[in-house]
Amino acid sequence: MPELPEVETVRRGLSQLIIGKVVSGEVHDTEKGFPNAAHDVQQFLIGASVTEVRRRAKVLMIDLSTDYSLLIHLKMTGQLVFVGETRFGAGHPNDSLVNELPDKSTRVTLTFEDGTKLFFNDQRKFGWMRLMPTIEIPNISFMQKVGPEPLSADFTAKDFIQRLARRPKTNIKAALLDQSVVAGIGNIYADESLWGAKIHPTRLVSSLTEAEMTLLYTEVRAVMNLSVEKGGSSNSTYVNAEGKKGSYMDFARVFRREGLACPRCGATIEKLRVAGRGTHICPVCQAI
DNA sequence: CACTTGACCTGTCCGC
DNA sequence: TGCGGACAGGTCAAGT
Repeated sequence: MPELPEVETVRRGLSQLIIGKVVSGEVHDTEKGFPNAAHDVQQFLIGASVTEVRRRAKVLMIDLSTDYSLLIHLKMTGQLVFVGETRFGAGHPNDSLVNELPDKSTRVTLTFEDGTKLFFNDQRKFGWMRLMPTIEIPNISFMQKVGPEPLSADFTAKDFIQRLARRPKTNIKAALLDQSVVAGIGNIYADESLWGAKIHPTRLVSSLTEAEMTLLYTEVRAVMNLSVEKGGSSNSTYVNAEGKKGSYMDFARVFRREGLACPRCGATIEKLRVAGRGTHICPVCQAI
C-alpha cells in the first residue's frame, strides 16, 4: 500500500475535492469492503456533508457533519479515486476514469449530491472502510498503539532512539516497519532510509550506535518529505485522489533497483529477504 | 514476554 | 501458450 507519503497525498487531494460535499442516497458497497450495518449508513452517512479529511499513520479519516467518520485503510492495493465529471477538462487523466470506474476492484462507491463520485477500489481486498463515531477513533486498538508521526515538528531524534530501544533484539528493518515504533514507514521508505544511513537491514537494533540512529532519523524524515513533495511512489496500483501516479520512484536509490548501480558508490544493488519482505541494499555502502 | 511467521486476496511475471 | 510458483507498497493472529 500506500505508505505515509502516498496516504498523505490522497488526503491532500481529497481535502481539495470533497470537503463540503453532501453524500447522496446512492451508496454502493460490498460486504467485504464496507461491513457497516445498513441502518448506520442510512442514519450517519447518507445526507451527511464532509467536514474534514485527516490522516494518522496510514489511516485516512473522512469526518462527517453527523459526528461520524469514514475510516479507511488502503493496505497494499487500495485506492480512493474521486471522479468529478464536470471538474476536469478533456485530456485530464481523470477524464478517462469517468468511463472506467467502477471496475471489478471497486468495493464502495459514494455519490455526492452534485453527481461527483468517490470510488474505493482494492484489488487484493486487504483494505477496509468503516463508519464509526468520530469521537471513538482514538479508542480503536490501532490508534492506541501506533507510534508518533515521523514528520511532525515535535518528533525528535531522541524520541526515535528511545522508541527503537524498546525493540533491541529485532533487526532494524523490522523495527522500522513496526507501526508502534514510528507511524507510516513501509517497505519502500524503510529500504530507502537504511540506504541513506548506510545501515544493513539485518543489523540488530541493539548493535546500532547513537550516531547511526541519529542519521537514520534524519534519513527517514528526508525520504518521507521528498516523497510527499513528489506525490508519493507509484507501482502498478497506487494512484492519488485524481487517479494520477506519484513520481518518487524516479528518485528511488535502491528500492526495486536490484542489478543496477548504487548511485553513491557504483556497486551493484542486491535484493534479499528481511523480516519477510523483499529488501534492497547496496552491499558495499551497507556492509554488515 | 519478544520476536517471527503465516494468513488474508488477486493479479502478474518468470521459468519450465 | 500453458501452468506452477513466487512475489507484490500492510497488518494481525498464531506460532516458537
